[in-house]
Amino acid sequence: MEESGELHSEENKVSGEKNKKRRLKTPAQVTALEKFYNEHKYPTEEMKLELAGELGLTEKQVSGWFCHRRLKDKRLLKDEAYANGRQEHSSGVIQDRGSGLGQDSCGSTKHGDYRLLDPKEVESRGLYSHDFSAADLTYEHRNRYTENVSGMDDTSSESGSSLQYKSFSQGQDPYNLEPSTYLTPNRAMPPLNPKSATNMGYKPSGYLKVRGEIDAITSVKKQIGRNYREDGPPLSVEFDPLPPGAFEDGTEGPIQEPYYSANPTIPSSPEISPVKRQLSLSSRYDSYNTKFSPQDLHMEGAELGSFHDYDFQDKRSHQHVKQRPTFHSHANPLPGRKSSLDLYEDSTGEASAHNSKKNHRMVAKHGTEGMRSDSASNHSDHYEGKVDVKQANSLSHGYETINPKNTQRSEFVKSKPSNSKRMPHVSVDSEERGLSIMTAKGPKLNGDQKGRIKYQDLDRVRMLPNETMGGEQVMVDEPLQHNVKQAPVAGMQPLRNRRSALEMPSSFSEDETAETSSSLN
DNA sequence: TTGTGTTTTATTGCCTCC
DNA sequence: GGAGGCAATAAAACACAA
Repeated sequence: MEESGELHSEENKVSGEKNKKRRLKTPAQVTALEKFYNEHKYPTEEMKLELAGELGLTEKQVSGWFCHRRLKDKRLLKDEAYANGRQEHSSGVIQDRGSGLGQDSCGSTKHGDYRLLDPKEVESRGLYSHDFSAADLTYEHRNRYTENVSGMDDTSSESGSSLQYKSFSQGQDPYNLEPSTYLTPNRAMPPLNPKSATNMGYKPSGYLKVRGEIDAITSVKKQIGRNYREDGPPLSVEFDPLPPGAFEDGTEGPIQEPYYSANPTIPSSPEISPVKRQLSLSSRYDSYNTKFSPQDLHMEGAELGSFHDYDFQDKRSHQHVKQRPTFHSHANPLPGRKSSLDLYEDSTGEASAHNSKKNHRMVAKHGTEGMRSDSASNHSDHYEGKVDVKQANSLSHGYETINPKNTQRSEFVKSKPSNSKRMPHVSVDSEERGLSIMTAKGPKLNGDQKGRIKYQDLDRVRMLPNETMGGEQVMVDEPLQHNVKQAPVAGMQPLRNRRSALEMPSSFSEDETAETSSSLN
């Protein structure tokens, strides 16, 4: 099925562009495009041409792909924002502050939601990750942080994206992540959007500002956990220091607070199904990745370079909208031309580790291999051994260029036993994640320093004891279990897969679920 | 195997900016 | 007016359930 599609693509690529029939891009092409897209959402014509040449596509195709990709992002953001909006509207104070944001004066009328900003502006200023709502943060994690920091590029944007999305949704909830990032040693909330405040010298205004406030409020709310009371004093943006015992709940930390499970990024209603869509998408390319044809593998090695070295984002973040990055400083947009396997490693590795229905299916295809958790070679498991050499090369490369920090993390990941009942899978995930980080970040270490600063912040966050890979899984599961005990959701099994968790009854939001639990307590 | 739903790709038209 | 981008639309490819 996929093979035929890929062959079809290959054939068409060879035979030229005359064929009007739409043809799917090969996983390698998609991956490369995604990679590039993560770096540059608005590539210049030169970039497009170069990329097109590298991928054997036309500049028109590349342009169109980027266009559609942006639309897709936008759509996803919209969905997520909508889902998040539901969350916000479901809880008192947040609702008060959140309501009416949509009518915020900033932004054009032509676009909705995040279109309030010029996306190019947003991109260039790096606002995505710092000033957007949780949904946006999630989005950012999926698209930039995910692939640039953790190196988990996706096979497709969605595959990695969705997977990342899932990871963050439940395991590393951006809400949980960000506050942790910002927590001072005293566990008091540092100034809002510290990174954005210091990073680009940018201060959000209007809609973004309020959204950032909501983020902060929600973060505090989350940290307060059950101590948070809707009937309490409203949380202000200029947070007062938290009471000394705010985080000293004798029994549970904030992470395990019911509120945690109220992940605003998780669509609370089945009809809001970006996740589902992404699941589908991801699995789509999971399948691709598990069934690479020799042609594809050859192609990716021969034609595709890793974009890891592709160092534009720094310039991008500095450049004004109209000052788009060019290739001038990079003769080759695909420098290094290292084995592009890392693209697939990243994507596949990440893609292999989740519980989506389709992933289950994929695992089944690979028998027990997909369940192995014993070595870094798990990457190759998903290629059914087709890419051993390249795999090894890529891995070795990753280790050669690895940042000690990453090494440390990787070791930690490998050594830390998973607490999850999905342990086999999780472990694979963790390892692959670490490796993906290595392979993806290693080459970038030579350049692109500035861009990594903010990522390193996130990296550090992920290095926190409570939020490292293993802990992440704990975080994933425990809140669920917690909810099982408390939430009036009958029949909800403790360790439903993520999808199931997402499909919890939507008659009330998870936020409400959490708060109901809290109030019951 | 088939029908249905989702995702991706391609095309076209409109808008904005220079 | 041209270029670039966005949105709408159609159609193909694909996934999945019956």
